[in-house]
Amino acid sequence: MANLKQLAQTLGLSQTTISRALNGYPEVSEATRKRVIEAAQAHDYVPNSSARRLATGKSRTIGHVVPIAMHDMINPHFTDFIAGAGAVYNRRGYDMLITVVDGAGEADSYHALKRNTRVDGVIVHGPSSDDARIALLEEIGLPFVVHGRTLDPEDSYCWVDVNNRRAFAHATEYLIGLGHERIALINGLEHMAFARRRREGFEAALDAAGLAADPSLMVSDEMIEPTAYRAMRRFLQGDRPPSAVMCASVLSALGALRAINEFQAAGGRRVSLISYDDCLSFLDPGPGGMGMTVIRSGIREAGEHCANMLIDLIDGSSRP
Amino acid sequence: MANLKQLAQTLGLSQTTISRALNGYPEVSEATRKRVIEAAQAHDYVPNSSARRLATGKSRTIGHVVPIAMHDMINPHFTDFIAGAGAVYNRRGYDMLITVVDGAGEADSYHALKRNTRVDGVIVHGPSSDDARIALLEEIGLPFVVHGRTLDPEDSYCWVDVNNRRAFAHATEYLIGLGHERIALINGLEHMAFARRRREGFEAALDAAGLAADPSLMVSDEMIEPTAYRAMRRFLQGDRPPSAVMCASVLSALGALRAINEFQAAGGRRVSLISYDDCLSFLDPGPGGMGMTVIRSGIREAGEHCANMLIDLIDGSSRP
DNA sequence: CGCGTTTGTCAAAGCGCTTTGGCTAACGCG
DNA sequence: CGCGTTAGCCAAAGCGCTTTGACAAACGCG
Repeated sequence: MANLKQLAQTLGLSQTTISRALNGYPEVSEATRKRVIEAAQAHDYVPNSSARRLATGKSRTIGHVVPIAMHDMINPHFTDFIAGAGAVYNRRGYDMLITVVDGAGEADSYHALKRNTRVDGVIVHGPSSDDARIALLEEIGLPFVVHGRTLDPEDSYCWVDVNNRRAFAHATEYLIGLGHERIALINGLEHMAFARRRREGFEAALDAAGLAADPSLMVSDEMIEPTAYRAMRRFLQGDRPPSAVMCASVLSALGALRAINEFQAAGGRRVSLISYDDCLSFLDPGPGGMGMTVIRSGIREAGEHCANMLIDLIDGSSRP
Repeated sequence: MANLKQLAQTLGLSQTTISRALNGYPEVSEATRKRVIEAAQAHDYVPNSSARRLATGKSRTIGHVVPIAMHDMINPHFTDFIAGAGAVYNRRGYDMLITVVDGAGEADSYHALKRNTRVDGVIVHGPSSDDARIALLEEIGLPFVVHGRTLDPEDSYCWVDVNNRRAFAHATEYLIGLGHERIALINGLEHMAFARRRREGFEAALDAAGLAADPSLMVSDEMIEPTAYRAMRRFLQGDRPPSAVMCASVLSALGALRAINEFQAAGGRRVSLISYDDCLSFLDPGPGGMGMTVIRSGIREAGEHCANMLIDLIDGSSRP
C-alpha cells in the first residue's frame, strides 16, 4: 500500500492515529497500536521518507564529505572506514551520503548539506593539525564526529582515534629491545595530526632508551610506495645505515621493503621492518607474512565507532 | 533567505513565478527571470531539496549498493570508482547515497531505495557471470548502469567496462613477442565475469601463437597478496617453471613478485611479470617502477563514465 | 451525582516545493 | 474595431507526512 491516507482509510482511523501508533507515541491505546502495526505489515506499508523529512526536518542521513586528496586520490583507508560506518548506519536506520569534493568546495558542501537538511550530521576524516572544518561545523551547528584528532587536546568535540603516539612508542621500544640502535622512521606528512603523534611516540621511546633520534634517518612524506622506496634507499646508502625501520603505513612499507631487498641482494646487512597497518585489509599477508611485522589498527572498527557516536549525539546524548 | 514564499514576497511575485523562473520554464518573461535569479543569488536562496523531492518524486540522488564482499572487505577499486562518479554527481547536481549491505540484504535494499524514491537510479558494481540484480532492477523499474558486464552479450541494459579480453590478449601477445613460451596466469575468481574474459583473452593469444595454455600454470582465486604468492611459488617449484606471469591485479602481482624474488635469490632464472592494474592508484610505482610492467585501466574514468551514463538515462536518453 | 482529569482519537494546519487551471492584458489580423 | 491568441502571471491544490489544538468518552473522587 502506498500511503498513510489509504492505510488510515482501510482501518477506519485517522492519519494522526496511524502516524502516532507507528512512531511509538504514548497517546494511542496498545490495542490500536497493535492493530495498526499489523495492518501496516500486512499491507507492506512503509512511510515515505521524503515526506517525513520535509515534515520533521530530520533526514536520518549522515554525510561524509571527502576531499579528493593530493594527487587526485582518495585515501585507501576510506574504504574500510566506510564499510564499518555503513554497517552501523544500516542497522540503526540511517543512510550514508557521500560528497566528493576538490579541496576548494569543501566548506560550500557543508553549508549546502546543512541548509537543505540533507544530513543530520557529518563525519570529518583525517583532520590536519588545526582543522578549519571543525570551526565551520560548530558555527553552522551541524553535529559531527571527527575521525582522528587535531593537536589541541582540549577541544570539546567528539573524536575517535587510535592512540598513534603510544602505538609508535611501543613498536619502537620493541625494536630497541631487540638490540637495534639505529632506527629509521618513514612517516606521513606532518601537517596531519596523526603523523605528528607518531613521530612523538617514536622519539619518546628513543629518548627513554637514551638513544637520540637521528634526523637524517627520518622522513615525512606522502605514504605511498615510491616515496618510501626512495627514502629507504637514501638511508641505506648513507655511511651509517639503520638496522631497522618503522613505516607509517603498509604502502610505505612496501616501498621500504623493495629498497631493503635490493640492498640485501647487493650484500647488505639484514634490516628489520615494522609497519603500521592503517587498514588496507586487502593487503593482509596472513600467516607466513611478507617479511615484516605489522601493527593492525582496525580502521573499520573506528568507522563503526564513529557512526555510533554520531548517531548517539544526534539522538541526544554524550561526548566521550 | 530561507524559502520560496519569502523570496516571492520580497519580489512581489507569486511562488509559481519564482519557481518557474528558477527552473527555466518558458512561461516567464526574460526580464522577470533575470530579476528573480539575481534576487535569489543576492539573498542566497537555495530551494529545499526535501520539499522538491516530495513534490516531484525525484530525488536527484544516485545509489550505490555495495555488498561487503568476500572476507569482509570492500573491494579497494571501489574507492577510485567513487572518486570518479562522485565528481560527476557534484558537477551535475546529484547526490551519492551509499548503502553497505551484507549479501543477503541486497535485494531488500534496492526495494527500499525504490519505494522511498530515495534514489533516481543505481550503479551496480562488479556483476557476477549471471547477476540476479539486473533482473531485479529491471523488474522494479529502477534505472541502473552496471560497471562490468555479465557474460550474456545480448542484454539490453547499459554497462561500462574495459575490454578485459582484449587487454589480456594484448599483454599476452606482448610476452610471446618477447620470446616467452611458458606463461602463467594468476587470475581472479571466475564467477566474476571479468575474470572469465581475462582468461579468454589470455588463452586466445596463446592459441593464436600456436602455444597451448597449460592448466597447471593457471590459477583462479581471490586477488590478494598471499594467494598469489602461494600460487606463484607452486608454479616456480614445478618441473617446468614459467618464464613469465600475468597477474590480474596489482595485489596479486605483489604476491607473485615476492615469490619471484625468493626464487631468484635462490638462484632461479629471471621471470617477467605483467600486472593488470585495476586501479589502486595509490600503489602507482611511478617512474622507475617496482620491476614489473603494469597495464592501467582507469577505474576512475569508468566511474565518471557510469555516472554520466546513468544521469543521461534518468534525464531521458540513450543506451550505449 | 457532578465536575475536573485523563485517555484516545480526530480534523486541520503546516513543511516548502511543483504544477494545474484560470485569468488578464497585450497582441495579431481580417 | 472586434475577436481569437498568446504571453505572463497568479491562486490554489497537491506531494505524504508530523504535530498542534480540540473534543468526546471514560474515569476518579469528594
